[in-house]
Amino acid sequence: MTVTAKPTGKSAARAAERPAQGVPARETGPLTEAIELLFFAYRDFISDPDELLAKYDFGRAHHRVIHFVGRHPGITVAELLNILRITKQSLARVLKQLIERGFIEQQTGKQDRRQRLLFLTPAGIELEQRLAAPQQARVAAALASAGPGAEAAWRAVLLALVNEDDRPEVERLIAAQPAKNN
Amino acid sequence: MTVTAKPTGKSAARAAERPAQGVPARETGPLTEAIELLFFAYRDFISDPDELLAKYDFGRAHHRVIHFVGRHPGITVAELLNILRITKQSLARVLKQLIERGFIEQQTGKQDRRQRLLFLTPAGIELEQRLAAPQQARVAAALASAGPGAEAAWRAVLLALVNEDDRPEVERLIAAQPAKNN
DNA sequence: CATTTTATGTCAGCCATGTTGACATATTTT
DNA sequence: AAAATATGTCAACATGGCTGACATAAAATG
Repeated sequence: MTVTAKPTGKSAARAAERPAQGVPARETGPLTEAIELLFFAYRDFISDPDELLAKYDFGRAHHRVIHFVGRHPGITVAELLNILRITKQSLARVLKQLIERGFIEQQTGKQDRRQRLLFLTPAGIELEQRLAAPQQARVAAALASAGPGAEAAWRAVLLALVNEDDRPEVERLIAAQPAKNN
Repeated sequence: MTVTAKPTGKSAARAAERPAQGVPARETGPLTEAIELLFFAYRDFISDPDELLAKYDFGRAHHRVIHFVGRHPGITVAELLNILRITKQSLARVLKQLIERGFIEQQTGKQDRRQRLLFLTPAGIELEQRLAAPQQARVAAALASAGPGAEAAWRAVLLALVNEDDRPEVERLIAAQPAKNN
């Protein structure tokens, strides 16, 4: 299965505080368990920044934009769309808000003046770091608890989960490089 | 960052077929890379069933319900809410459609007649398997390519990513057990 | 230099799936 | 008999996807 949107609050109408117990799982093999673990891990992993985002009246879409602009200063709109795999209308909505509220700024490209290169402002950098901190802590703790070698295996599996066609690009995207100047 | 909703189609308004290239990544440490890998892996992982779901006019929410009802035949509504962490109103919407269209059926609980135990119909079972197949294949291939021991590390890290409070319950949920009879 | 293509922005509207609050019913528990 | 529980449902709203259409500026091309 799949993960979707954003629980805004602590949910009064939510299931009454751990009914728990319950129905045994049908035997469907270890792959199913590995898949469900991914669901549960992701569910909790993405819950970290939500509280902070809510204070800014931002959502997860804003988080993703802040993250990738922070990671790739000077990224173009087209590149960001390619990473996020959403339409430009969807991106435009959150990007506009982030610009209006001073977390992201645009610069006209020097070589290609049609491009609007995106950068975090100082406020944007601060927010990015505040959003990233709990997720980094969570991943660091998980990798540490899983012992040495876990990180390499983790990365290998995750990369192999990516569509084969996209793997070279993903590797390029996540690889850190010395800053360039626009 | 975080993953959210569902691209319905192949998106004409989407980024023009791999603009690629682009801005180098800022150096932010290996944790950031591990986090981004999770984003990209999840992005592609959840894309598998979407095409099939679209043929039924279903979305990811339906997928999640079908999956967990299939995995826990006779699960109660309250238990399902606790797994999904959504409100009962949100669940009610998709559940109603799945019942109307004959993929899920309800049975009044025998011990507690207030409960509506949920089961997949034969059509539901078939759909569940068709949805699961590509994801299982993807995970199987990824684990295989990452070599022996990768699965253990993978599971350890994922479980450690789950909120500590929820870990016992997640372990219980994913553990297969022989069927019980209602 | 005229034309076409590209990068971006934007308007208008739709849909899926979250949310809240309130309330109704049947059933079990106390 | 009363209270608590499991479920269902109504009404309204927000977020963030989507489509289609169109506008502008700049670059690339013939």
